[in-house]
Amino acid sequence: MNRRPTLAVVAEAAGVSLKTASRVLNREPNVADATRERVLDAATSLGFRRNAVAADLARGGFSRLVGFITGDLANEFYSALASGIERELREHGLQLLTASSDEDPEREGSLTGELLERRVGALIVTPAGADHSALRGEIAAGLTVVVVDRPAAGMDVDTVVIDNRGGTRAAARHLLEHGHRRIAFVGDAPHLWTYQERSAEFLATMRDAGVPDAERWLRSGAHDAAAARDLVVDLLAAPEPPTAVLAANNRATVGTLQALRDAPGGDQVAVVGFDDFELADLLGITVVAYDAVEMGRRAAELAVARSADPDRPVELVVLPTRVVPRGSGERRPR
Amino acid sequence: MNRRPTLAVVAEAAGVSLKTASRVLNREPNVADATRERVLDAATSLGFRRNAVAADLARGGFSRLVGFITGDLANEFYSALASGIERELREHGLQLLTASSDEDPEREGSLTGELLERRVGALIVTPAGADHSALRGEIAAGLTVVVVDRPAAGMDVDTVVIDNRGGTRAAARHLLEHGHRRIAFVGDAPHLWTYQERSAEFLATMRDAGVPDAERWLRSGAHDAAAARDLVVDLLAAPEPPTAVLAANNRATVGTLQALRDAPGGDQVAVVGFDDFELADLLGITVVAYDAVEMGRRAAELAVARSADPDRPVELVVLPTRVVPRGSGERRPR
DNA sequence: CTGTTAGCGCATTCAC
DNA sequence: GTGAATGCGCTAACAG
Repeated sequence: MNRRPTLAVVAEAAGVSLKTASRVLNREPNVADATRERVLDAATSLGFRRNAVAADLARGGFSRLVGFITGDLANEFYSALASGIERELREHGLQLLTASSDEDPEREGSLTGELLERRVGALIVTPAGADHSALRGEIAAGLTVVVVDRPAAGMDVDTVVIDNRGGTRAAARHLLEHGHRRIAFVGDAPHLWTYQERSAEFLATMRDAGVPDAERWLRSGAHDAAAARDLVVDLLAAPEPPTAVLAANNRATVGTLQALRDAPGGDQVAVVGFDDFELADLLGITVVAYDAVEMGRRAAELAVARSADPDRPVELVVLPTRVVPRGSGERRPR
Repeated sequence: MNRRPTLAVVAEAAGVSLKTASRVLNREPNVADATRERVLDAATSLGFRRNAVAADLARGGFSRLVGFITGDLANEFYSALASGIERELREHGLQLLTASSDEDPEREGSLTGELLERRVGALIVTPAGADHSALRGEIAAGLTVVVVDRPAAGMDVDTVVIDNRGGTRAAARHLLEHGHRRIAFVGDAPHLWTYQERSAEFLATMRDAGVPDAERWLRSGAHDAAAARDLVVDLLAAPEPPTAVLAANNRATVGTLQALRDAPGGDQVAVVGFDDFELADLLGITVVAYDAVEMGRRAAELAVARSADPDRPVELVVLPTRVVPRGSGERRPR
């Protein structure tokens, strides 16, 4: 299969030593222009292509690859992350190796192993589980790890997250300022860090606003749109239905909108969604937005920086969020 | 940085030869259970991890990586492809190396080079340009290449596409059957193969239905939602505006919907979009749907099959499409 | 069942 | 400016 000419072959064709050919192809100085040209000619005419596998091995066994372990590449949030990571890595001549964990901690572990065998220079992870013992050992051994979206509990690593609390507070206040008191919070699985952050801040904001019993309208388990829809249907059927919904993520927003579409008077209910999405503008949905591509870019940046200087202080990057009013969050309660 | 124990160290710790240790860690037969256990113990206690870089080199210089060169990972269509590819590769113990070309042919060329240097076992590409001369040479040299979404003109390689003509015909007929004659077609850049296929079939279908001057409502250049919107705005302002729009891709659909939202009487215009999207259901948009994840999976499958048997006949996989009626395509002209 | 001998393709000393 | 020697970590024949 695909036997390519080696450096040695090129060197021989050019009538120079292996090392000289190597120098030319690595753009090293101290080569006569004439020799350089001869080597270059030989290389192109032979269709030479350096073998990065061998080069990396010779250089110390590390590849110029960076691994990214993510929940699900098909999810637009993760693919935005991947896109930002890839873009930044390329600036530094690094390549991106992706692997999907399907949010399964066990799978995350085995993928970590595979990427480590590939001798990635760094690992960027959106941690699925709470147990990071495997990673911890690798970090101690010198592996560069950067964590995105959710911090890895108890681990002292570079981290990139968004301002979940600030975003939630702003969203809740936005609804409060428009006169709402009975505000429902529809969130993801309770064990997720982002859920905990967002729900806690929601309750705190409500309490500060003088709405002490906000827990009554707090719901979790909206791991997909269908589940979210069911939650909202139930909320609306209750004796004291909410006049507004704060959907704590992308899928919760979709489910909420489905429920409101089908419910009588559903178009009277105010909605603010966490996470922006392409059609939010068209649908007139007010959201808490942030830049996922930038998140990925920053994570890659941190990975590069730490690889270059393992002793630099650990960084926590918190990206800002902002409320984008588009109509759905500005409806007043009747 | 991260100096790990080598096989030799493990072998010495276990009191066996390097080769025996290699056998154990590669799960080869012909090793006594006792020795096996000793080696395994040594490996785990030393935190050994095989070096895939070195292993691949020794095996012949090829890595167990498959490269995927795509337009833009942040685009949900491409990330769905990537997801399907990754899933299938993993079944075969292969890893996915992704690179975004931003639909730039030149960039596609340099990325191809980089991946080749990494000695990927196969390359999966959504071709950006029309010039595949670089790839052609590599294929002749034995590289496995699979092309997705658009065929590579004049190249005899495994290809996975959807039934663009069938989908377009079904969409056009759907509108015709609901009484429309003045149907606009809003498509992407004219140089794209998918545009050519879809627009040609659109015109043919219209002609077959006795609408000979369908070109009047044919538009191209909807490379993003904003451009598509402008096109539709113009169409609606014309003396004989269309009563229906066939949006030839995802972004064209979004732009069309934006234009219709803002136009008086826009809600009377029927719409069928090519490419399904998550909120199409909520918005009640009739679409031509197909399975992008499956597309990626099939592409990876072909890549694996050809790597195993370079002499197998070249395959063209055409995935089916289907019209999903959701309301917007069923409006009748006034 | 196990060990010995050679490389894989390249980069890195150090001489010349 | 240039080249010869040595090794990265592992696998692949062959012997024993």
